[in-house]
Amino acid sequence: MRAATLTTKDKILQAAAEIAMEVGPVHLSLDAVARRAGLSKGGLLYTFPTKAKLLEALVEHHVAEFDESLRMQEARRNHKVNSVVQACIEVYRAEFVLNEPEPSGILAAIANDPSFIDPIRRYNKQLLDRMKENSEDPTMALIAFLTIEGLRSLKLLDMDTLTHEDQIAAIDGLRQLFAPCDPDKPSQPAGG
Amino acid sequence: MRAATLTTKDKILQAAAEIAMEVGPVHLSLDAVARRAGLSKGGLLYTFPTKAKLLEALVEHHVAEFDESLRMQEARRNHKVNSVVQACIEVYRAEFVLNEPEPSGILAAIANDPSFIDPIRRYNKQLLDRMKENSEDPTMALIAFLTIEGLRSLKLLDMDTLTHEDQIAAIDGLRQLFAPCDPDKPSQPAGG
DNA sequence: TTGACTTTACCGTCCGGACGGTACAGTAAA
DNA sequence: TTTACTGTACCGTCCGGACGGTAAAGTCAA
Repeated sequence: MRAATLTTKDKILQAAAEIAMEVGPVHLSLDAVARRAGLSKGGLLYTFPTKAKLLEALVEHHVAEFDESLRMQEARRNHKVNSVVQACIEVYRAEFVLNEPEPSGILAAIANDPSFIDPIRRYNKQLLDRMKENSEDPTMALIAFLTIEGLRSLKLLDMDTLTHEDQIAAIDGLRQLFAPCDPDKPSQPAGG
Repeated sequence: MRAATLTTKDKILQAAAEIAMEVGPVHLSLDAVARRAGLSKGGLLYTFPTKAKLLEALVEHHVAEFDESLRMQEARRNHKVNSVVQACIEVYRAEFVLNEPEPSGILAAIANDPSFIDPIRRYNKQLLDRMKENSEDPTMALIAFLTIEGLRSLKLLDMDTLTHEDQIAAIDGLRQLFAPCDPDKPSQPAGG
């Protein structure tokens, strides 16, 4: 039970994601994961008894991390108008700045079994509902959601379509569209 | 040399994409593709000598189809401002209405070898450049590109996050943002 | 129009290797 | 003594791909 350093589980998850990104999810083998994570195959199978459990953990881990970040961002905004959209933008921005190489583990999971995406499906549906409810313009909330989804998919697929500057511009553009006090949209007082 | 009916190649490509979506790209086997396409494995390997060639064709086919649709839409717009963005929106809208199950073949390709995405990478980079050049507001072009990319990624991953109505709303929202004569944006005459 | 040959478009079988998973004996720290 | 592994050996299955064969369609000289 390591506390401060990286858990064995985390090391395995990270290794799996890295390998998937490098050689493609199809060629993600338990042998390779064990090797990169610095343990034996026996040790890997001790931690994750099947490959499916590993992939499941990969997805769960991803959703849990996002949700945690989102809740932290939302907590600062007390359910004000557009706060969910704004929080999403900031979470993406943060994970973009940190530039974690994790998400492609999800591709590996989906590639093995499309139903592994179900938790993300459910999560995103709820998130979108909350974004729409909390927004002054549901259609713009949709566009914001899709823009972020676009950014994340480019990362997921390791696409360098947008330069670093483009990405910053896109995020800043979104931020302005959903800024707390927007002079173009006098539908709400938007105090604070 | 079949003329009117579906080519053997097309049948194979379609079969491969379908299987990939159903069982996951990892479990996309040549046997299964051959079976679904209605020929033997030998016949399949006659048409595509290796699995890699099949996957490559899957990606190429996808890019080519998109490019053809895009050029047709662009041709109607004579390089007017925002015409590239508008054309993109219409192409997405058309393929959304038709609802082709094809794109997940791309996932299969990437899952086998991430470098198979390179043609798409290159294509999208050029496309984005053209969108920015042709747009009055490069940042809004970025957001449009990403929104469409978001829609496509949801389809790629077979996510039903957006309802049919949501998707229509999103497309119509985009359309309005980049409409030929937009009263909120008096930067160009935008005749026609 | 017929026979000889070529090309196209497959079929069916087989093989080597990779991979997921099992089994089990050992070990070092807590 | 339990926890958390290491390391090795192995099994069964699946899969990509090579290969030999073949039936039908097309080509072309006589």
